[in-house]
Amino acid sequence: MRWSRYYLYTTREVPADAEVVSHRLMVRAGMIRKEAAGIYSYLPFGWRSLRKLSAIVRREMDAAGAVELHMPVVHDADLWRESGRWQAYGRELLRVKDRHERDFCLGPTHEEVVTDIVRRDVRSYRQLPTNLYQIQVKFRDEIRPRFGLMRGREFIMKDAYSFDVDDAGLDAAYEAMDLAYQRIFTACKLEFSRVEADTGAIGGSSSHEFMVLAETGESEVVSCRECGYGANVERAETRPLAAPEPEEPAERREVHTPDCATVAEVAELLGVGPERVVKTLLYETTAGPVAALVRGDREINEIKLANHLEVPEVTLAGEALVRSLSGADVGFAGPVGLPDSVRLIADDSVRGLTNFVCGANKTDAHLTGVNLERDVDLAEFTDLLLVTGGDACPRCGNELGLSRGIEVGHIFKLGAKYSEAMSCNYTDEEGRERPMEMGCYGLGIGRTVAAAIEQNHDDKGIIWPLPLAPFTVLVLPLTNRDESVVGAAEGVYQDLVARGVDVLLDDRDERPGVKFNDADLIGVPVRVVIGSKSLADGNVEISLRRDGEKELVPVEGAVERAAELAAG
RNA sequence: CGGGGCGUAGCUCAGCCUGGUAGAGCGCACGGUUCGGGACCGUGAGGCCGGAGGUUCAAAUCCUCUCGCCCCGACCA
Repeated sequence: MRWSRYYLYTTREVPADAEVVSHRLMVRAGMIRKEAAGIYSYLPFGWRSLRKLSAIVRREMDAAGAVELHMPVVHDADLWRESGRWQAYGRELLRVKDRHERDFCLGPTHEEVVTDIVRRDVRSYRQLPTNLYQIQVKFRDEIRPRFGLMRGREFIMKDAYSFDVDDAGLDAAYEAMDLAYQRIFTACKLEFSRVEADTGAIGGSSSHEFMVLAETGESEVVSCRECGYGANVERAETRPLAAPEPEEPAERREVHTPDCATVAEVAELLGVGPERVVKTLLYETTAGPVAALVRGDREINEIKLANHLEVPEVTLAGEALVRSLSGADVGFAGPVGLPDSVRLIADDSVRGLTNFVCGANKTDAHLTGVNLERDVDLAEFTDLLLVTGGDACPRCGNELGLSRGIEVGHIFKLGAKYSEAMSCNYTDEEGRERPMEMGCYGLGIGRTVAAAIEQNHDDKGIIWPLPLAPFTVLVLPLTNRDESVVGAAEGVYQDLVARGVDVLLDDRDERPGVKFNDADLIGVPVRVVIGSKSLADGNVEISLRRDGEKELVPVEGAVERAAELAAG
């Protein structure tokens, strides 16, 4: 491709709304253009990268036995009513009406459509298993789109859906996808982590996320160096915490703790460690008010709490509700003497604590010497702990590390949730009708490209990993005025084209400084610089964007060398 | 949806407080000089000051409403 004939316009100005590097660089490098909040055009240079990724994804999906199809963006509301998600999905589902006032929505995901397809075609166990995938635009009317392609409203995603006769089949399908994902991200040369994930609203039994590790990631994950355990903090577990020394039960008494609304303040005033304080958090849930107890030095994992309660979400109670439930200002709630209407659930970290401190349900007062068994009628213990770095690995006990990641892939076992709701059944060997066991496997295409940039850049621009680079070689003649330079560049360019290398020739009539800076910005991995001086000695300069180290190569050998570097 | 901020040239922004001829840098066009890390000089084009209403002799500027965008909190590939 000749730059002068291509459509690639870089910019020096950084867009005002770009917060993270990948967004900034994608805009500056002429890869994307915002059309509306969370909605982007993929400009030619950016689109090439997405296509490179898509090709890798297709290759691995096909190899794993999945079959590509293409489903609509606009979905009939009836399908969504059938699965129950027309109601359940919330405002993220963009609903539209056609000219006949019929309800439709823009597909945020395709379980309904794919299930509808399969139930019409597949009748017998003989036709299973099957796994269908597509690479398609999806739309989720995100509350707050941000970070460019990382969290758009319209985005491109690969999603696969597996259909099996039973759990064992589903397990096999899941494992095949799991492996395919690992192969995909490895092939992209991305540093990623595969972690256990919460299944969330989609439901199902098992779920893993694939995280590209990056500072700007929106997810937190813990991982164990020793045994390879990794989990999203939403889901992560740990071993029982080391409990403070037990003491002989002391007398319970109320102490005056003015303005001590946080554990740290109370602990300091009373001269005890925060691990001897119990924190009581009041939540508002669709299942009624709940008080969640956790040791004072730790935090509640609200996802675990919601899962335990089997509700979609929990919300921390507001001031007014706290006052009406506990009879005190925020910060003084405690398990002793709460109204019966409040369901009391304690994290395991509270179990066995002796003589602890907690709120007295009275403003400016706490209780000391509290002992659960004696003072509280409490039966419900469970794991509500928000695991963090430094906690013990639940498998091997070693210390867990904490890092941030960009969720680029998420695989789920759905089970029969959709197949039952939508009668996606097959007939088994005995002639019985059964719902299919489903799995779904998502991979964010645009997000993965953004993540690749997030992970591979410097202060001058993008440093493409070879497999995702829009072009692998940039031929850069330093001037258009020196016939020999132009001729040599043309020669190298055409030979590389003939070899099938993705090569970009910067034939623009620009000053060298402009070309160099653009070259750094767009990050093409291999650079062939052709200038009058070195060419006078019969040489060209070849360098890698990654390290910038220049290597003088005779013109005749340039194509060979560049092609070799471009091949990895 | 709550809290905060911003809409002025293609882009990044000043001007608004204190009303009176709409500005800068970059980019773009033309001429010239330059040419191995975002050159320089000269000339020029380019604006419904987000939209609607109001106050005023006069509104980018003050007031009201509206639309859009961005940032901080609850979602997810």
